[in-house]
Amino acid sequence: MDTAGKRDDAEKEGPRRAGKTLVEGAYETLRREILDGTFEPGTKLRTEELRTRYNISGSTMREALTRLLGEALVTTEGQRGFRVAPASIADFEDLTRVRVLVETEALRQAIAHGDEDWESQLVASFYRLSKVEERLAQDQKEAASDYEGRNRDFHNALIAACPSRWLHYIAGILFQQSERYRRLALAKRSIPRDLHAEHKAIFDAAIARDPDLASKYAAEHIERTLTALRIALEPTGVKERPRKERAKPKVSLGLED
Amino acid sequence: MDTAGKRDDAEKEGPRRAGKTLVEGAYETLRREILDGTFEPGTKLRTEELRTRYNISGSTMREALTRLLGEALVTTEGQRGFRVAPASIADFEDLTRVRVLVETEALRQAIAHGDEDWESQLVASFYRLSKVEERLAQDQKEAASDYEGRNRDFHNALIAACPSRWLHYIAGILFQQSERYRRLALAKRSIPRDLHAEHKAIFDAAIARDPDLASKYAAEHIERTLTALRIALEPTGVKERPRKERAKPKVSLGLED
DNA sequence: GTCAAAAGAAATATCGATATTTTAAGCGGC
DNA sequence: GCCGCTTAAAATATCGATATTTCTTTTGAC
Repeated sequence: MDTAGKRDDAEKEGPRRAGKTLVEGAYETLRREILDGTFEPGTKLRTEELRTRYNISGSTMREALTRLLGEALVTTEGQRGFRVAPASIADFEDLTRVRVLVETEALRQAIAHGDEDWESQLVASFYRLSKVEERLAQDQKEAASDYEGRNRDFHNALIAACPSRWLHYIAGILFQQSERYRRLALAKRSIPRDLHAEHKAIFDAAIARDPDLASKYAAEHIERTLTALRIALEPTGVKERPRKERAKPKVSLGLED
Repeated sequence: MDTAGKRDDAEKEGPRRAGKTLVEGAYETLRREILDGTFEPGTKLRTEELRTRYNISGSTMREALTRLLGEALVTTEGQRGFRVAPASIADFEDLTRVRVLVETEALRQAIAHGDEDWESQLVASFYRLSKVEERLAQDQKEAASDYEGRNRDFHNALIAACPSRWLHYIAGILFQQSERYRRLALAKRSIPRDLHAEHKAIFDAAIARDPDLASKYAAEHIERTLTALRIALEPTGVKERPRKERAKPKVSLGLED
């Protein structure tokens, strides 16, 4: 009966229409849970399990899963269900390279086309990001949950003035993909890193309308996360992952070799 | 009772596993029908209509539609169903630019990494493409249906040696997107065009392992289709599209301004 | 006659149950 | 004791029907 009434954990975002569809709800929740590692890469996603978890029917759950398919967060094969998209260093290396290609291009275009409104939005999102970075530096744990969102907002603000719909579309997918890896890299604290300084460098160059410099800093920023993750996983060496589906060392977090 | 037994219209392709899922079947058929213009851009896609067209149930149809969503071939909004993704010259311009960015990069990497096997596959697909181009030049209508497939194969063969999964993924989506526009541009024959020569130029440069030259020709090739479509739509001028959902002049084929 | 509220029709979103496959378990034979 | 075959169990894919929403049309006041 209360078919649509369990959305009381109303996402703080949701700018407009509260009348979200059940599919959308499950899709968003599951996406977040994949991104934040609740479901590790490679994990089997049984519809039965999920359908009870989100209190929706089988077909509806499937539709939500299929959406994630389009964002490459889950995979599916023939007659054997869905699972969380696998993750590996190799994939992250690839992802990083392509992200640099796409985001630097978008950034260049944004700098070329950006008007005053773009600048002010950028200033605002940089400020918000800085604030949470401060808190993060003081090791306030609750800051971490805010960080990812504001980081995304800042990166979006940077390229917001890029007129290319397709670049935005692609950049969005790639950015989201890297979220899983970013989380790992940051959690590990492998290399000392002044994220605020990195962001500020990009920000300053963008405001100064220097596309080459902004691109350079953006590329370095993106690539540094890859380095960080590489180092974080290095000491442990090439640890073989046990065959069993469950019960894998928490450290690996689903990363394949 | 014969729930799954009406797949006798087995697609002539289907290289492997005949045990295709109903969702996959509907998805593939609908995709083709969107790409070949059976369903024009912007058209409403009523599940009821489609579900009878493909003889499957509502939820199954929805799942197929949701897959197309992930390839940006259909759109959906809140509680008001699906429709074919809109198309416009502006979109094609954008698409073209991004395609150039992505495909030239992929091509460079392919040329850098390609081995002998890559070369031979490329030779083979170029040969097959040439054959159908010959037939096309003689105005053999049935050749047109083969053309698109072989053209795709050739373009894939060109970048096949590119090691980046993500570039392949993105290039695939963009190439597919442009298929709708390509069809229009070719049908119109706006500018005289020697497609074979264009392809040969890219091919020769790739085999000669000249990344700059190959990229240059590839970019020109991609951009030429945009020019062709621009000119094809020019004479008719900025024709306003009638508000009514159906009954639009066949010439526009769903293109928005 | 115009506009808007209200009733009706059409379409969408969702459910709960069933048919099909895939995976796991059990069971002789060699 | 290991392998392949037969059953049983689990999971997936699909259906047909229903509740909700949106879109149309009707109707009734002003």
